[in-house]
Amino acid sequence: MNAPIKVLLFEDNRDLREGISFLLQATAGLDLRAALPHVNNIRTDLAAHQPDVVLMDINMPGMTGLEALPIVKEINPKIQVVLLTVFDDDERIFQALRSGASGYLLKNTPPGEIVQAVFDVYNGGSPMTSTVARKVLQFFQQPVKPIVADHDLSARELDILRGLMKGYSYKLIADELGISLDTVRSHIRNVYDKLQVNSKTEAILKAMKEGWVG
Amino acid sequence: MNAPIKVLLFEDNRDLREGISFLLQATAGLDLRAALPHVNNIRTDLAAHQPDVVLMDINMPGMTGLEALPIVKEINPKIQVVLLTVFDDDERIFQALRSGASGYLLKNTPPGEIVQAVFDVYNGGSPMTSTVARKVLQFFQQPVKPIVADHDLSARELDILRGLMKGYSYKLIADELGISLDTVRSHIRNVYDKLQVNSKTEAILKAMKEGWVG
DNA sequence: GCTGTTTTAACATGATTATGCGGTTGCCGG
DNA sequence: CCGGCAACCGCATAATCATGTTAAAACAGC
Repeated sequence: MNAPIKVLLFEDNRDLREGISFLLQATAGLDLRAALPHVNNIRTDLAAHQPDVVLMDINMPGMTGLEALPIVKEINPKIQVVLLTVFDDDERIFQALRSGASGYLLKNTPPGEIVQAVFDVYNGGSPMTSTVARKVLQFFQQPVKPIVADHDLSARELDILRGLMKGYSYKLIADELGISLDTVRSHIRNVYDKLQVNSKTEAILKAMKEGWVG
Repeated sequence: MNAPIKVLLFEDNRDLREGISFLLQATAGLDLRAALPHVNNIRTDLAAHQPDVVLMDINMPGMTGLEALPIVKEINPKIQVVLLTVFDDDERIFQALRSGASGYLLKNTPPGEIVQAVFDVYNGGSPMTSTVARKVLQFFQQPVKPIVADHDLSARELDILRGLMKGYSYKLIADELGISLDTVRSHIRNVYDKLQVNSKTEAILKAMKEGWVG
């Protein structure tokens, strides 16, 4: 066995903190350096304990785990961070992953798996709750996402919208589609009605956000 | 308990197939409809068994699991597919995920977790080996690349650009920033010069593509 | 202090866009 | 056969945008 993995735990809930601490301490190969209730002194904590792995709650008094994450990765990108949270909303997850989290566990994860997660991240894995993983995957499988629901846009209207999204002027679109400028106007009008917008830009932004008119 | 989850297993290795089959059959809530050594008749297999979840090896004689995957998702996108494999190269993983796989397990996964994975995917999760998850995450963390280089845009110009990207009119931007309409025009002009564009839309599209002016 | 950049601003003109109010063709389903 | 809808077109007006020219105040660096 190599040197034990140095772990730092941040969790404001006392029971949970002590519970996890107990498990980590009891596990061979792990060296729990500290279990702290907040992350406000993250820089000194890191300097003092030189952890390999940081287990971190997201919601804590003072600085949140999400705020601390970039700091950790900035100080030493090699530190593997696993976030613990009760929230699984897309926003948080992606922010966390973009900021460099290596794992993302929901708090209903069995304690044993939390311990396992420490070994996983240390060994180059990325433990995550399977529902979190699904959200991540859906990012890849984009084609499935769109709300085709309220599109209502006709084929031609989509042509026009695609034109807008390429940054074309009405005139260019008219040329490209071989129709008159006024016809383009006509279609645009209908597109705006259907998308409930009233400018090129809004239409484009809306099309990009929801519909995605590929 | 609801109706059992209908499972279809494709695995050419006889020992492995029978081992997993045994486990699946022994698990309450699962209904293993068939365990087949190849995927060459995938269409009729699906039609015959109407599975909820498909467990599929990648390397099989004849058609591979990767080839079968799009067929499965085309026939019924609701079928959840978990791939089993010994390979964890990026290429395969991403192709699989893009094609709609919901889970990706390496074959060294403990049998119990394979069973668990079936429940996971059925319930909207995406079980994956943590090393696979890591590769997926790295895809997100890549975006460190963008060329912040040639911005050249001043702080104020970025403010204006951000306004455009929210779909605001000049007037709105002027209001929001508490400056005059003409000043906005002024800034916009400079932004266009620097970005080498000559319309709102182009500026927005360009800003989104390269710079990303968050 | 001088030079350069940023930020502010005004005035002006032509181009493009947003909207309103018309139309004419087809094609599809009742 | 008819009503509805997609796709086509035109004319008109107001709003917004793109661009040119010019310039003052604030600030940064040498």
